[in-house]
Amino acid sequence: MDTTQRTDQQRSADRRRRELLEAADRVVLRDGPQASMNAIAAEAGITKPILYRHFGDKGGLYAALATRHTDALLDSLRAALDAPADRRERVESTLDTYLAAIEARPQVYRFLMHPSEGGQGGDHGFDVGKHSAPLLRRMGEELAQVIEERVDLGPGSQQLARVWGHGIVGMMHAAGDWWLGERPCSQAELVRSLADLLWGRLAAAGDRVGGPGF
Amino acid sequence: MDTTQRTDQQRSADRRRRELLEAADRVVLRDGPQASMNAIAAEAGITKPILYRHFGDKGGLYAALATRHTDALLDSLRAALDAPADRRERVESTLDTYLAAIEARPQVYRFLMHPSEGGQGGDHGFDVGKHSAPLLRRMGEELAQVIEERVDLGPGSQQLARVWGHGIVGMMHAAGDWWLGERPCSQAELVRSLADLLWGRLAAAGDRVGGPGF
DNA sequence: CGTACGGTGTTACTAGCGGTAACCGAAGTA
DNA sequence: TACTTCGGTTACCGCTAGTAACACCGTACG
Repeated sequence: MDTTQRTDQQRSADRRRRELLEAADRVVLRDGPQASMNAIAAEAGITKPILYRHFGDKGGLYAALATRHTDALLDSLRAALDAPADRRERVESTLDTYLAAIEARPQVYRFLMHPSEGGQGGDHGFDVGKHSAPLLRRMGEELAQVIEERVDLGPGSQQLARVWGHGIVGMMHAAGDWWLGERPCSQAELVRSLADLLWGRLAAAGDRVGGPGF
Repeated sequence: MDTTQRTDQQRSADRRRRELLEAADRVVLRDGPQASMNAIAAEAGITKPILYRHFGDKGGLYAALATRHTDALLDSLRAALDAPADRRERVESTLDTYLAAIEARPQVYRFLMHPSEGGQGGDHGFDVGKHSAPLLRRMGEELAQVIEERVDLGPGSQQLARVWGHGIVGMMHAAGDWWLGERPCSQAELVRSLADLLWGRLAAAGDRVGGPGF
C-alpha cells in the first residue's frame, strides 16, 4: 500500500511540478533571467515556500527549467548533426538550427546562457553558479562526441575532438549572440561565413598588400 | 582661479579613485564577481556612499574596473596580433597570450566575462547588464578590424571579417573556459589544436569508416 | 464520535543586497 | 565670529533569497 499511495502522491507532485515549471517559463519569457521567485510564485498562483519545497532553492528551479529547454534544443541539434548528408551540409544545418532557435525565443536563450547567478543569499554558497553555462558545456561535449565518432583525426583524436567541440560551440555562441544583438546580416549569410571559417578560408586567403590610401 | 582649484580637487579625486579601484580589485580577486559594495568599501577603509559618489552605481564601478583589465589584456593581444610574423604564428601567439592571461588570474577573468548583473535595485533599471560581456565584444571588433586590414577576403570582406572576429573570439573564449576548468591538456596542445581547427583540418579530415566494434 | 496525523498552504520573519537621504565635523573665507 | 563647502558617516528604504512557525483539511484509527 505504501507503493500505491506513494504513486498517487508522486503523480500529483509531478503534475504540480510541471505546472510550476510552466508558470516559471512564462515569467522568464517575460522578465528575462532576473525573474524573481516572488514573481514566479505569483504567476503560478501560489506563494514562495511551495516553490522551495519543490525545487530546493532558486538554483534547483533554474536547473530544472534549463534542463527542459536544453534538452529540447539538443534534440534539434542532434537531428541536424546526425542527418545523412555530407559534412559541410551537416555543419551548416546545425548552425542554422541553433540560430533559428535563439532567434525564436531570445529571452529563453539569454536565460540559458547567462543565468546571472549572484549567489548572494547569505552563507549557503551557490551550487549552480559553479558551472557557468551548462548548456554550452553539454553542447560542446556532444559535438565532441559526434566529431570523434564520424571524423578520422588520427592519433590523439579524442583530445582534439573535445577541443574542437567546445571551440566550435563557442564560435557559434559568440557569433550568434553578436548577430542577435546587431543583426548585421541575414541568417543564411552568417551560416555561410562561419562554415567558411571552419573550412579554412582564413588560412587560404592571401595577405592584403594594398591598403586604403597606401 | 577656478581652473587651478578644480585641478587640485580633480587630482585628489583621481588619487582616491585609483585607491578605490585597487581596493575593489583586491576584493574581486578574493571574492570573485559577487563581491559586494559593502565589502569593497570596507576593504578601502571607507563606507558605501563614497563609492557611490565616485562611481554612480555598481555598474559604474564594475565598468571602471573592467575597463582597466580589459585595456591591459587588449594591449597584450594587440602586441601578439600585430607582430611581424606569418599568420599562423600570429594566431598561435595571440591564443597563447589570451590563455596565459586567463590562467594567471582566473578570478579577474571570471569577473570580466560573467559580471552577473541582476539589476534588482528597484525601478532604475540596469544600464551595464544590457551588454552582457563587453570584453568579448571589444575583442571581437578589434580582431575583425585586424583581419579586415591584413587579410584579402575579396568582396564583402568587412562583413566576413566581423563574423570571423566574433566567431574566433568566441571559440577562444569557450575553449579557454573549458580548458581552465578541466585542464585536459597542456596550453601548447590547446593552442595547436585550435589553430589546426582554424586552418581547416576539420574540413580536410576524412570520414571515419571503421567505428569501434563495427 | 473524537482524535491524532501527514500533506498543502499561508503569514511573517531573517539576513543581506544595492542605493540614498540626512546629518556631522573640519577646513577655508568674508 | 558666522557661513559655506566638502569628505565622511549613520540610518534608512525597498528589494531579494530563503525559512520557521502556524493553520487548514482529509483520513485512518481508537
